[in-house]
Amino acid sequence: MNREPYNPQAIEEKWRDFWRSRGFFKAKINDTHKKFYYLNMFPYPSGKLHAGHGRNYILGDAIVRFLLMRGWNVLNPMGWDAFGLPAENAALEQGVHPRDWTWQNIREFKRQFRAWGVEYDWDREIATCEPDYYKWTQWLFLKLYEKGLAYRAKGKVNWCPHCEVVLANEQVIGGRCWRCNSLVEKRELEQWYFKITAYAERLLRDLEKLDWPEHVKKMQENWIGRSEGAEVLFRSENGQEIKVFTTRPDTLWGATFLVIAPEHPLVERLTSPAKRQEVQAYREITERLSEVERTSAEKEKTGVFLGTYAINPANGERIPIWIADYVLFGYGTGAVMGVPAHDERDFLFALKYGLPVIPVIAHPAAVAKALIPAGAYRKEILPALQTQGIEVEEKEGALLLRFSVEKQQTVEALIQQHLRPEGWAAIVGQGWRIVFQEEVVNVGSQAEERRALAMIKERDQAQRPKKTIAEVLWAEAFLRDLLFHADYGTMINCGPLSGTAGSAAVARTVEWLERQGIGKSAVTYKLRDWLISRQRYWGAPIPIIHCPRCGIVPVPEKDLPVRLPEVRRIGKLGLADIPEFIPTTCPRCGGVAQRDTDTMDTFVDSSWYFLRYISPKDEERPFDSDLVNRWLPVDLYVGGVEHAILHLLYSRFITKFLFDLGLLTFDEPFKKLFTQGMVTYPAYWCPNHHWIPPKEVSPGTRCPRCGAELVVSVVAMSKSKKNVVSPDELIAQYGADTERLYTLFMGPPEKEIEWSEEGVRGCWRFLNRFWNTALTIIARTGECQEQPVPESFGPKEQALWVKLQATVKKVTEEFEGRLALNTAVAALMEFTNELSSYAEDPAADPKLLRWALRNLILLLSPFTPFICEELWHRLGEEKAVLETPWPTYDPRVLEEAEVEIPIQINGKVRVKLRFPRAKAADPKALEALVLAAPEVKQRLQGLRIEKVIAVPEKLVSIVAR
RNA sequence: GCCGAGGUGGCGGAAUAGGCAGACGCGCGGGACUCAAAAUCCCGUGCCCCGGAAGGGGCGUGUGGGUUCGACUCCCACCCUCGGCACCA
Repeated sequence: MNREPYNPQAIEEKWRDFWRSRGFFKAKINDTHKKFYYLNMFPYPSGKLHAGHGRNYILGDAIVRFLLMRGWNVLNPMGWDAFGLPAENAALEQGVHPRDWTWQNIREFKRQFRAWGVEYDWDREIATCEPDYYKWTQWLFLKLYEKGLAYRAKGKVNWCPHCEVVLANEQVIGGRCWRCNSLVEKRELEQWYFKITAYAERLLRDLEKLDWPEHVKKMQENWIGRSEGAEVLFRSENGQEIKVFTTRPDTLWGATFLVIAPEHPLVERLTSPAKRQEVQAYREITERLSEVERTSAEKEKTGVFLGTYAINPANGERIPIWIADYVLFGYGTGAVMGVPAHDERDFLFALKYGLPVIPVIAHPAAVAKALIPAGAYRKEILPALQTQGIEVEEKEGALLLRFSVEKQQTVEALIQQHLRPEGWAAIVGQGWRIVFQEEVVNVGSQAEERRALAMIKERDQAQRPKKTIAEVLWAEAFLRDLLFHADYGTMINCGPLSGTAGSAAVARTVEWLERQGIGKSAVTYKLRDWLISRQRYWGAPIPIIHCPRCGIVPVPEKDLPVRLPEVRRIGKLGLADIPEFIPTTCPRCGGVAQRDTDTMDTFVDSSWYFLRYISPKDEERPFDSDLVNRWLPVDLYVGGVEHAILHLLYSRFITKFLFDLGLLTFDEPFKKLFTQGMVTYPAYWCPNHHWIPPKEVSPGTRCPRCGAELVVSVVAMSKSKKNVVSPDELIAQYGADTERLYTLFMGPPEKEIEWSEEGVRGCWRFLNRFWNTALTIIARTGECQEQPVPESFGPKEQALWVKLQATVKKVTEEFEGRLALNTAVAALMEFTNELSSYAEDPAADPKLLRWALRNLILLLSPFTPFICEELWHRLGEEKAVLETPWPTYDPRVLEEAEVEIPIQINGKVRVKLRFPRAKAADPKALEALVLAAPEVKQRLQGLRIEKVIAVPEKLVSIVAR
């Protein structure tokens, strides 16, 4: 038969405007009876879309088409996160206005969406760079300011030298700029912040009620970083109060020094005159270090003694005060107590600077060790230890002992008994004990530590240079693993609290601190306030006026928006480079004043856009609260994981703030979140010509220009690495449906996956088969309009009928559940294959053929809408696909279908039998049927049946010997 | 280092309230069509062994143990990969 070939270019174009002109994607905004707010993260319009971007939009479009056919009133808007650096950089480099550059890209994006068949409710389009939008971003700022949640502060901020702009903490990834990967520096600047920390607890707690991927919630949880502990008040000898945060108040008795951050304001008052110069020098060095250099864990700890002392409030001991760069000013109170016996960093610091180590938590391991230096003991000790069953190792004359803690007293007594007068020995176990012939010194306080050290030095020349007992013990590698630990355990050397069990240690210490009035329980977060000032042009101007008389004055709401000045040329300093923008009059006193020249972080723009879609053109207010409260929270939000912290945390914060203002009745913006994975593709790097497009490389892996061997890496598609696959080319070659189908079929949508040319061809072949099968069926069943009659089915018809029900079930469930659409596509391919072979039978039932095809077209239409719409109309349907209800299935057909039951004999599948489902559902009946089956009887010949396990509808397992 | 996800054919991946491992697709092999190739269509395809064939047997989900009639799935220990955080007191 000479059939019309599948020609996507011819059919696709005709449907592109059909859906739009019919208004299928327009939400009925006032009818929220059966509403569904589906939202894709809006893009930053830069350049062109590539096949990797399709992962997000094609998935969304398929879901929305499904929902529409299911009868939902879907709100599915799209807009533009249109402020940002690339536009401004393009402006600086090419002299184009950022707005023109941005809108040029937006037009391109919209053209590509249309080509893909990805449709939105374009009446609701928004762009954050337009005054009618950023007016309300500024309004949001004013509201935050009014509530004391927007404030200006001087401080060390992250500065990207390449972008010449400050960055929020969330925008520094591993010490580098999130956009350009430059090393971030620290600068002291006065900047605007949003007080997101005021919402830390709620942002953490409410994660629980979100239907989000667990790993995203975990990331936010870690980012917020809640720590429970206590604040303890130390007092310096010159009367300064030093507040310290610790998660381990139970180790307070072991605090032998204090360390405060070099930038801590108390440093001035705590430095002794003699140390002033050294301290100043150290502070300057620290200041110059980048965040990465300073916080690299490998970096050796450094610090400087301030020359003054504080008192440990638990035991009254004098402890030195240090500054060190491992203590961060921005976390906790910027000061820590040094407990070297139970904190690794403190231990290394103490060892380096000769600060005493006092163990105050018993070692959780039930072993103890002892060191008896060479010449310190009489040799009768050896048999004595052996009778006690103590493990002894002799090393260069010294004895190294290992024993369980219960034997500690026995061992101690034995050692003491056999020690020479000038000898000494050390036992480390539950605590540290130094043994001499005349006494045993427990290292439980600084005084004891000093005394023990002095006594050792008196006896042992070699130990004279040592500064602490810890140093003496550390010298013997055998003892090291017991010298420091950070576990919970019984408190020792802790005065009134000694003996407290590890499980109660923290609570009891906090209680004790509160009773003594020197501390209280406290919670700290890693989350810092959100720095939102940007020294740029292409952003929403901060609506603030600086008046020499009135100080900081907010721009009155009626004067919003503060418009971006229209200028020809944009300078490197952003708004600060535009002299005519700055002067204004003070709204309070009417005098001469100056505008704030910072713009807001673009993440402020995107922290509320999902609200604006509801009433995008409202000139009176940012959003229509009444409608917003009916439509939100967003039912399903889809976007990339890269926003797991940044955008998603900021949006949650702003939503909670607007909730507190009484403008919203919900306090979480996104009920369900789905994060799609990136699409990767090989990228080729030439040492001479940088990134080479894959197309120019093949065959081989050499540079087409210089022949150099290329470095290949499979990485996310990106324009900068030139490894993008162009949708325009794919559509020209295979059509949009093929690209859509492959995008949804290539793997689970949440996983990162490599784009495959061969995979695309597979989908192209499938659509050809589908097309041919459909045309065959349409030709054969032209006149027939009746529904199939199951009563008339033969076995082949029945099998196809059952398969159809199963396919409808599978596809529907994937859309409504886990969104593993790759498996839905697989099911549709299976069904197409079966339908296609059934259609070859000249005796095939035309009613069934037609019905099966009709359903297949509907099921496939969210994936490949063009070919389906075309075939749908060729089938003679009057309405559009999107006006037709989604197919349903009859569960009874599936229930009544025959099932195949595998029969295991001694763990191996030996026979497979088919039974009606009703029979297989009853374990007793199933067992009887199986044992009666001749194939099974034959297998069991000569064997004695020991056990039969019949699992209804699944399998039968027979154990026989 | 800590937290999280994950290791299944030549490849992308199916199958987890414990029940036929490898759906679907790619690739590969064979065949048809063609002067030929491409495209398309049909058949086969986890690995190994016995057999001329029909057929039969063994091994297989990162490694080693365990629970069970039965383990990709549960438990213990370990190895590797990816992602996030990382001197956070």
